[in-house]
Amino acid sequence: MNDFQDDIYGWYLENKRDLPWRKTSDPYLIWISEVILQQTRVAQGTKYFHRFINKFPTVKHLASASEDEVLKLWQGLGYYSRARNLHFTAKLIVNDYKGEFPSEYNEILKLKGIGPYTAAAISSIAFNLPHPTVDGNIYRLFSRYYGIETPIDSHNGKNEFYKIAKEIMPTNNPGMHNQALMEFGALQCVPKSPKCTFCPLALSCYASKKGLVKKLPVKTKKIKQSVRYFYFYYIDNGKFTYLEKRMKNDIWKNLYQFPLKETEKELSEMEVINLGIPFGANMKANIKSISTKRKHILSHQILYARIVHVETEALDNFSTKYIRINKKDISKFAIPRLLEHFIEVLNIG
DNA sequence: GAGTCGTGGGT
DNA sequence: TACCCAAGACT
Repeated sequence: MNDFQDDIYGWYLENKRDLPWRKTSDPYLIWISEVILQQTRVAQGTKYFHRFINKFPTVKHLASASEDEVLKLWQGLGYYSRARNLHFTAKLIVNDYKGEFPSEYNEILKLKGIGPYTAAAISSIAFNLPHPTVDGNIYRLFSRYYGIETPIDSHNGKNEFYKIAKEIMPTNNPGMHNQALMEFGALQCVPKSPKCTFCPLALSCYASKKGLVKKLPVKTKKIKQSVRYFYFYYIDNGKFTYLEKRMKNDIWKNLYQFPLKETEKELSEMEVINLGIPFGANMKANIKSISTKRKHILSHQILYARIVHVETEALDNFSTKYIRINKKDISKFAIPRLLEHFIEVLNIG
């Protein structure tokens, strides 16, 4: 054991957060927590963890649920494929693994929604196996401490960092080791303005010694965002309204939304009025209001959305892809965050 | 294997 | 404001 580990372990014992998934070694609960935390901050994920394990305390509970229920619980957390894969894998574990979570890294890695990071996390934390978790925190920590300029989002970078992580992985208490490194990155060696003046590693850290902290880690790829224009229709039919399920391989897959008209270009208010109700339904409708434009930013898209409030008689020949629901039941459906906002503005339900 | 998948907080 | 990025995985 060397100074690097000793310093971080010491720091960890002093500074680690009291997080709910650190009170258990149940692989099911560790699994849930790790998936929730994929690309998600602890501050955002913690309440979802509590909600989730309260409703689905075991893998059998999760497997017995419907996907709609799981997505509803996941509503607002984003990256909804995580919820769909979690549900899929829960059913697989119940049906093919007798309800018992696999206890070997390579078996865990086969499961849908579990990649190298999550398989290592579950292996080390729940099963005490020496597999290193190489997450964003550890890329940042290693790149600075060892002075590695290889881009962390390159093929070579991934291999290089994983190799180091394996080399410094102890045989005893690998779960604590992994969590200590990640916690250190999350709280101490943070992306911007890391706390180098109070860092136990400052004297041995390459970046700190060379003044390269701000330059590391190196990341090359920059994402490009596309722009989309969404016009949702709140079809106000007395006690009822309509929703549709997003079935395509697109954002928000399998979530629900108000009937949507997407356009290539932004529409003026007059153009929206002239559209009427663009769903081919033979109906008399009265546009009550058109909301202001709402900007909604996703990782790869910028959405500009409005919601059009229309009053109408019952829709007889409306496409069956639209679901007629009681307004007060709208909260039972999993919907994107953007629509939560519109529902609040229009005071629906 | 580059693109894609959400949302929220920080600077 | 605009950008970064967060306990990544899938296609």
